[in-house]
Amino acid sequence: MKKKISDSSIHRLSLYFRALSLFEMENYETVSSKELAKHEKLTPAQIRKDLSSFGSFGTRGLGYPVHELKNKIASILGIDRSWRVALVGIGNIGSALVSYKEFMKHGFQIIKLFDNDQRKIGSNHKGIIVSDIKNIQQELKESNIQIVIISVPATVAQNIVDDVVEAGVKAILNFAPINLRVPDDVILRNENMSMELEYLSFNLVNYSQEDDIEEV
Amino acid sequence: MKKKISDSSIHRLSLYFRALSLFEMENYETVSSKELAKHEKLTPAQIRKDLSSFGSFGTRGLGYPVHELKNKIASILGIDRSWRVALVGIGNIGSALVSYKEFMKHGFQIIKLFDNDQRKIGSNHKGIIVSDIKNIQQELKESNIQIVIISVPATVAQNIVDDVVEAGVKAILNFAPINLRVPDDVILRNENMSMELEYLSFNLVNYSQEDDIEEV
DNA sequence: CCATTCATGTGAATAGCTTCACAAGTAAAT
DNA sequence: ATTTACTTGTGAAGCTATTCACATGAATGG
Repeated sequence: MKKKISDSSIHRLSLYFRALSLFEMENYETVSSKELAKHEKLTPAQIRKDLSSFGSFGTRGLGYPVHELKNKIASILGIDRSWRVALVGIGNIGSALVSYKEFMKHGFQIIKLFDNDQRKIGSNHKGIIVSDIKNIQQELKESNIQIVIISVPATVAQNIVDDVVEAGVKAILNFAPINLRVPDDVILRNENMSMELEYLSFNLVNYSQEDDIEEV
Repeated sequence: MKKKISDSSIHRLSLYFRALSLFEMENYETVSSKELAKHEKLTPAQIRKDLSSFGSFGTRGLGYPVHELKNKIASILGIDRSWRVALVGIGNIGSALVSYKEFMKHGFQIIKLFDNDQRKIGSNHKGIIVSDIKNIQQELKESNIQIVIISVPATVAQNIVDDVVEAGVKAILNFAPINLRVPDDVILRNENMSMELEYLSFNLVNYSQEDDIEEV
């Protein structure tokens, strides 16, 4: 039975990958959990625990081999390959994501675009012709899409997700501010940008320096 | 002494607010923790615990008053007021965020834009003239900016953040894929969109249906 | 070759978060 | 007035995640 890896641990793997890429660029041969921890504001123990659930990659007294560990993490995260991604909804956010280089860098290739707006259908975005959303099921299948990014208004998101699921896609990244229903075998993640601003707002209101003085 | 509220709990408050807005639009007078839980795929107990750390808002046997609780949560999150936000970096992501209506809906008003590109400085985005990043410190102070959104390349992000901190801003939302250093009294949150795609990728590679069959 | 330093990997301990379970309160029906 | 059906708020229990602490191994310098 596979050990269940926690969500936070997976997210930290992304951080480790990013940090290792930097250390690699600076020609580090090895890096210790301590150095990595300092770089990503984590504890050395946590990094060792995280990594140890996938194997023993380090050398005692020396640390981890930068290049090798980076590749190993890429393989664990599945970003050592190319993913076929489609994006639905060519609005503000959608357009930005098509050109977002970080996605490409990590192997996420947006190769299909969909919209329901006649003015957008047929237009060219970064070399991709926008398809009519009416044909989404067929085209997702034809293009063998593995991941779909939803950047449509909340009101229409559920209908689109139902189609996407019906087309056999098993992974969805949702930017619409709504809680979508998907079957158990489909992985759905939400990207809610307001949420982080609200987190800031909460902290400004509740924990600003002035308030501390009043505490018991 | 104030009770420390966990990050996840704060994030869930955002979800509750969103859900309550919907229930309000559908003219619900009251809503139970059970209904809210179903709507947001959480447990009723968790919702009651979350809310109970801020007070007793419900009525036994009846549930929570939708409108009142929504307002109460808005006040807790600090989204019952208007926040003065500046955005630095008018690239793909930056441009999209300027027009992102969810921010405005929750009281986050982007009123200043900065860039270092001469072609962008002076141009008009949604009624805001882009300022030269050289003047950022002075202009942040003049406009009394409370929150800054960073959407510049990773390489220049730290320098900008240093300026922003120097200008007295206490809350920063960072879209650059890099770990930024800020003093303890500044709240920094990172929005890393690749991270969620990598989470999907990890799960596709490690927990897809096919693999389950091989488990012990 | 020995001492010293460094750093991993991991059980054990701790801390933090979520769920359970129930007393207590409310409303509605009879 | 009493019963029934609900639902909150919350200590206690259970579970998960993080940190501690140390045995173990590797490299370096004298």
